[in-house]
Order: sequence, then C-alpha cells, then structure tokens
Amino acid sequence: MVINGARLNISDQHRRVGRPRQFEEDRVLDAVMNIFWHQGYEGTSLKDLCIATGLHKGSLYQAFGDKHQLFLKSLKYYMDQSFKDVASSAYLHDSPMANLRSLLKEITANCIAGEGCMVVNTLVEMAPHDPEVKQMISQSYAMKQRFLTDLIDRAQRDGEITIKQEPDRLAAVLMVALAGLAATIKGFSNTDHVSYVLEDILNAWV
Amino acid sequence: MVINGARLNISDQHRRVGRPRQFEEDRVLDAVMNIFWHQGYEGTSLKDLCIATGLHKGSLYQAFGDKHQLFLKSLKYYMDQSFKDVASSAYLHDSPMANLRSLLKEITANCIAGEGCMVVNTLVEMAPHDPEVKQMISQSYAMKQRFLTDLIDRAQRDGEITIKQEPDRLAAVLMVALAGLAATIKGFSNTDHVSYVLEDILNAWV
DNA sequence: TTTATTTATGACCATTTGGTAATTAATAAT
DNA sequence: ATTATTAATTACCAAATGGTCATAAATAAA
Repeated sequence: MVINGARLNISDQHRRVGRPRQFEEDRVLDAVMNIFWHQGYEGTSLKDLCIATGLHKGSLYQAFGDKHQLFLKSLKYYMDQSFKDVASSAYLHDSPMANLRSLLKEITANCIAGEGCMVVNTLVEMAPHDPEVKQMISQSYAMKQRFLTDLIDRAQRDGEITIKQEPDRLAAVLMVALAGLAATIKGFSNTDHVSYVLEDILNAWV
Repeated sequence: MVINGARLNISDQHRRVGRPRQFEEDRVLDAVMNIFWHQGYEGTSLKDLCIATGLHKGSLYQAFGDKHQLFLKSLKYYMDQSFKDVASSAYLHDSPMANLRSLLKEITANCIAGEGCMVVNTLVEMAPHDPEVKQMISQSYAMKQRFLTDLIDRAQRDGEITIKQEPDRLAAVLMVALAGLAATIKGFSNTDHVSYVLEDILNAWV
C-alpha cells in the first residue's frame, strides 16, 4: 500500500530522506585510489585525500569510515577495475597461447603506464602487518593464479606449451614475474629493459 | 715530531678528542636497518628508532643526520651486508650453472627468512619520488644484473644453458623474478608455492 | 509550513611527528 | 688543574596527524 509505494520510490530514483550527496561515490574512490596507489598508505595524509577529492574530511569519514576503511575500499575498487580492464585481453583469440600472450602484454603495458601496481605496492607495504589487507590480496591472488593456470593448462593440451611442468607451477612463475615487473618498473625511467621479461619467460616454454 | 706522535695515537686506538661514543656505529645501523626493513620509511618514527637502538634522538641526529640520511645509510648497510652474505654462494662449484643455482637458492632462502628484501621494499615505497634512493638502487641493480649476466654467459658457453637468448635479457628475467619473489613472499604465511619459482625458471633454460 | 533526516562545513582536540637547542658528562690536550 | 672538544641527555617547539563534534544546509515526509 502506502508503505510499498514509498519503497518503490526509493529504488526508483535512489532518493533517500535527508540532504542528498553532492559527490559520486565512484569518482571519489577513483581519486582516493590514485593517491594511495602512488603515495602508499602511510605516505598519504587525510589532507592529501581531501585535496584530491575536494571533500572535507568530515564527509570522507561519514561516507567511507576512517582512513583504513577508506583505503580498503579504494583497494577493492582498484582490484575490480584493473581486473575488468585486463581480463578481456584473454578472450581475443582462439588459441590459448595467443590469449596468454596478449593478456601478459596488456598487463605489462598497464603496469608501465600506471608506474606500478597498487596491489603490489600494498602487498609490500602492508600485508605483513595488516590481516585485512593480507586476506583481500591473497584472495585476489588465488583467483588470478587460477585464471593463468587454466590458460596454461589449455595451451599445454594444445601443444602450444611444450615444457613439462605442472600448470599451477608455471602460473606461479608468471604471478611472481608480474609482481616483480610492478616493483622493478618503479626504479627505472627507461622501461625497455624490463618490458620483454614476460615474453622471454613464455618463449622459454614453447 | 710531537704532531706526528699524536697522529699515530689517533690511528692506533681510534681515540679522538672529546667524550667517546658509547655505541658501535654498525650495531646501531643494524638495528635501524631492521626497523626500516620491516616497517618502511614512512611507517617508522624516530621513536621506533630510538627504542630499537636504545639511543636518544639527539644522538641519532648528531651521529647520522636526519631521518632521511639515516635511512640512506641503513640502506647502504643492508646492500653491502646482503651482497656479502650471498655472493659467496656463486663460487662454490666449478660449473657456472651449479653456481647460478646455488646463488639463486641462497637468495631465495634469505628472502624467505627475512620476510622480504629491504631493497625491493624501498624500491616500491620510495624510488619514484626519491632521487637519492632511486640512484642507489639502480646502481646496485646494474651491478647485480652484470653479476648474473656473467654467470649466464659462462653457463651458455659451457652448454649448460641451451636456450637461445641474450645473457643480459635472461639476467633481466632473473632480476625481475627475484624482485617478484621478495614482494610475493610478504603475502603468504606458507611460502612453499613460491620457493620453486627461480628453479622452475632455470629449468626452462636447460 | 513544520519536522525528521541526512549531508556539508568548520571549529576543535589530543597525540605524534621530525627536528632543535641548552645543559651536563666524559675524555684529550695544555 | 684547567680548557677544549665531543657525546649524552633533557627540555622544548611548531607543524602535522588522524579523528570528533556541533552547527548549518538541504531535502523528503508529515
């Protein structure tokens, strides 16, 4: 009746009672993510976040919780975004090996363009002493490794990868190499030396 | 004469005029290094350093300069120590490949034991916005890569590595994999998955 | 129009931060 | 014994930190 009618309105226009938000949550998360990504958690102050988002810290707290919660949300946002951006490169071709190559090429390019990877940064800075971070990362790590394992397994069955080694161990090699890429990139202005590494690893497997 | 006699005393017992130091510089650097290593630069406060060293901050400043200078000195200390600890593993055998294997095995073991590598941590946290750090690291990076290139080159000439690829590109693969190892380790309580990575890379080359 | 509810703003706060300076203590040179 | 020099200790400081709270503003419901 009246109650149901009211509820319909809520889902209709996302209008809630009270003063409406003056910012888009995702736009703010994007800005926050970028700051944490390039400055790290300890290297970022609330002031930095306020400047980057244009919000006052009171608003940040009300909307996202304290600095740590805000960080976790921006990390989640990064993980979702970056996986979406990259995963499609693994479905372009018919051959598993070609898909693997284009996936790794895309990740490498993104990594260079973004001057590193927020997950690797966070892994290094926070994982050892932050259980929540550790769990988030190892979950996404396992998912990505399964993704690679599956591709490798199919490439082996098709005879595109000839090396005799378990697919999940080969996937572990790629995962480690990708993390190394993200770390190494941060020390070089010229990234030529390092951009062939994933190719070279794959080339040793054919 | 008298002046020369005095100078001899100085080099004799390291005695300088004024109140003598009550700490060994290396012992302090070791403690500082350990804190920075496991907490990062921004994650470490002067208070942390004072507690770890038993010194007051006035003494730290007088002896080593400000926080940043102290960090650079502890990083240098880490680099020297860790290279010394590890390099000898590359001269145990006659075969270059056996030396390469034992070197990588030793580095892997050290990396696991130390829960990561201070250089990789620093690379990720500071290199992009700290020119001094960047230069120190890329210098030691180049040196280590030459070290590996040399081993690989000899292993290729001896026919122990059969893959056809430039030695310095293979060395780049190892460098990236080692950095990745140091980063990845920080996310896992169980390091089994990751301890075979360097072996598996080498095995693909034979 | 009034009220309830949510958001935005700015003032406020205790604590911590990196860093300095004055004072005291210990040694070598005179 | 006195003096110069260096180190250890303590007190001190301004600025920044993460975080809270009271108030004002904007909207929906009554």
